[in-house]
Amino acid sequence: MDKRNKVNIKKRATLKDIAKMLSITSATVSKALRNGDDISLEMKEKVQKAAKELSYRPNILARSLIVNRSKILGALIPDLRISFFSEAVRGMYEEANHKGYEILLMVHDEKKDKEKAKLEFLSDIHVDGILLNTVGGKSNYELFKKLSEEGIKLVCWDRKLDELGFKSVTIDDKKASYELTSKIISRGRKNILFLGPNTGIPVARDRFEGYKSALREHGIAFNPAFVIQTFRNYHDSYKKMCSLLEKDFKIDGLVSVGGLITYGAGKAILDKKLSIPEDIIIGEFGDNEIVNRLGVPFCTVYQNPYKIGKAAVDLLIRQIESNRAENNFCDIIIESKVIER
Amino acid sequence: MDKRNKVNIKKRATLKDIAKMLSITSATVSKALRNGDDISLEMKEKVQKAAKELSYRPNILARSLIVNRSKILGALIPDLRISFFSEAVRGMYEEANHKGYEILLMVHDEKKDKEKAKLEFLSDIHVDGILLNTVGGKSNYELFKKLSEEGIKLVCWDRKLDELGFKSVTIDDKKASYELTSKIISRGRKNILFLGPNTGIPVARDRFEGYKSALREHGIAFNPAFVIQTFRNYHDSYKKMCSLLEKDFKIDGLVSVGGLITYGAGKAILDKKLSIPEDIIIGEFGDNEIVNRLGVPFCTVYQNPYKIGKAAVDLLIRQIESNRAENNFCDIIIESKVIER
DNA sequence: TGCTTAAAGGTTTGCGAAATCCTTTAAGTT
DNA sequence: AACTTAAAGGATTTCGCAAACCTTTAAGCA
Repeated sequence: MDKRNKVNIKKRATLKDIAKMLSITSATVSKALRNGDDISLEMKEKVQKAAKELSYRPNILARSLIVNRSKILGALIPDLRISFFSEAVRGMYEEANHKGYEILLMVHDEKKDKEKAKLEFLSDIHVDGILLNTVGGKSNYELFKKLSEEGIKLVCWDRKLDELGFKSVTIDDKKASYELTSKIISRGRKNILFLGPNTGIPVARDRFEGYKSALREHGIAFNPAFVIQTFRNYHDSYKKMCSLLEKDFKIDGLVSVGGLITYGAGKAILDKKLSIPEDIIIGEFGDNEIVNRLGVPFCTVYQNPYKIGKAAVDLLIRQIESNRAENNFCDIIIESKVIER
Repeated sequence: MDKRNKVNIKKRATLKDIAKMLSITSATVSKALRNGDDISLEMKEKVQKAAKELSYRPNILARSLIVNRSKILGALIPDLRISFFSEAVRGMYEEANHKGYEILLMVHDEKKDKEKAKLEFLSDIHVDGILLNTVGGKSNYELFKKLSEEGIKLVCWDRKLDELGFKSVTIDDKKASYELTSKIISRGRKNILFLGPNTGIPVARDRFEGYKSALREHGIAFNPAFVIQTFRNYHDSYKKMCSLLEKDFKIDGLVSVGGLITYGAGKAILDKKLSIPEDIIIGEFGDNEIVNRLGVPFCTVYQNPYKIGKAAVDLLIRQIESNRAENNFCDIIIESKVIER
């Protein structure tokens, strides 16, 4: 009476269906569709016609079960609302699609356990490679290694992971940070805060180095009290900035490593009735839309996210498609520049 | 000598590996891990321990090959750089993850053939359902129907598709557009442009209706010359806006249906040395960051994208998990409000 | 004693595609 | 005529998992 609980599910056509239609075996159909060399031209044409008629599409799950190649990449990013990331993702999609790959986008939200879960999902689904923008910290190192051992290639972008030997695509963070800080100094500021995450990741370290060397070269003493360790979220940086401002330091500039952090700090400044850039000049990385929301001018490092995305995919696919264990791949540096908004 | 071209690929553990390790069959392992009721407690514990030891993870490709349920949803969006979409996506991920689903995000870039390709990919990968924000037009109707026939549930969000009977999650576009237009009128503007896409999709139609009814109620005659048909991209609206402004109409306000369109038009206005909002007041939908980039005040309809995303996922999963062909699902309206930035 | 029953496993089959290894047929060679 | 060879397909196995269907064992009961 009732056929299962589903109604009228038209199954997709399979190789077998085509085979039945033409009274041949599915093996022949498979070979014909993949242009195998032991199938006659007429047969190939007949099969193609039948396939079109049944609007056949291969089941990629079944396929990648045996070929162990999916032509799918995974991209792991921290937060979609940061324009740096969404622009980078755009570049990734374009490059990947151009090369016949599809991308699965995952967001880890700066949470380590989410990063883990998403990576495991990508592994479960057997992606060929992963574009990684890690949360940082070492807690997922084992997992990274495991993925790599499973044959999944990893490329880091924006945030490196050099201890594990994965190649990366980034800007020259030290240099960019030096230039950003210098720009603020050139506006006559001397008491410049550094805002960064406390996960000890290379990108923050490099930006910190650049900040310090700019101070040094301009004869400004580095003040450890002017470094705020912050998690990568809005609330934390807002809170910490507020409490700092209440202590009445004579801060007149700040360098922040990220978009949401900058936004939080900027909001705190404005809420404390200080003005930007008159009282405090803001500098950040990524030319992020969200900082625009403050409605005040700021300095920013334009990182060419689109280019970073494309380059990362290119590097990843090159690794995937180089059949043997070549290891002559290099880290890639994308040029950046400081601009004023 | 050389083992294939891959080096040291450690295969993932499978059910069989666990079975071998414990000298039982893989069926028993499978049942044990899924807490089957004909497996003893001790055996379940033994299996779980072994699974952990081998860090077993099920191959979801293989699984969904037979259960025909993947617990994966697809989300199709126009453009990641529009904050309305990225916020909505955020809501989707949260709701979906909360309910044990994963989301595959795809971008169609307002291109019909891309929409088609992405949908086919989602179908290939056997997602359980799709969150659709369509390009518009009827060219992919057959595909929508086919997906639906294959058993993939479809829910529209932001942009409806009512002729095909898919349920949707949107704001009340007519009302919101009425309010947005009225706000501009209340600022004393009478020559208000309408900027919308020419694909004849319901959302543009509704917003157009709201626009007209606001004019009508305020005793302003509708002028067909004040409607600009534009594709959904930056360049098209920029160009059309430029050429319109050169014709020296006395435009003093504009209502735009989308973020990139608004940005293009706004840029054109500023490039023509007109000022916003003094000369022309801008109103748009979506409270999009990109419009912020113009650096001028504007009116916008805040659509609660986060809520829309969550609601869409909720509706979709309800449809997926309602085993029989219930059709008592309703369109969902999310409240919106006009704000000034 | 003989039969039923349930608990706890094992066996088999099949999802869809592709790789590997056959088989058939006709043409070519000596 | 006897053998090789290549062209063109077919048959079988495999990927990892789960559903459907068996089998064994011991306890329960009249």
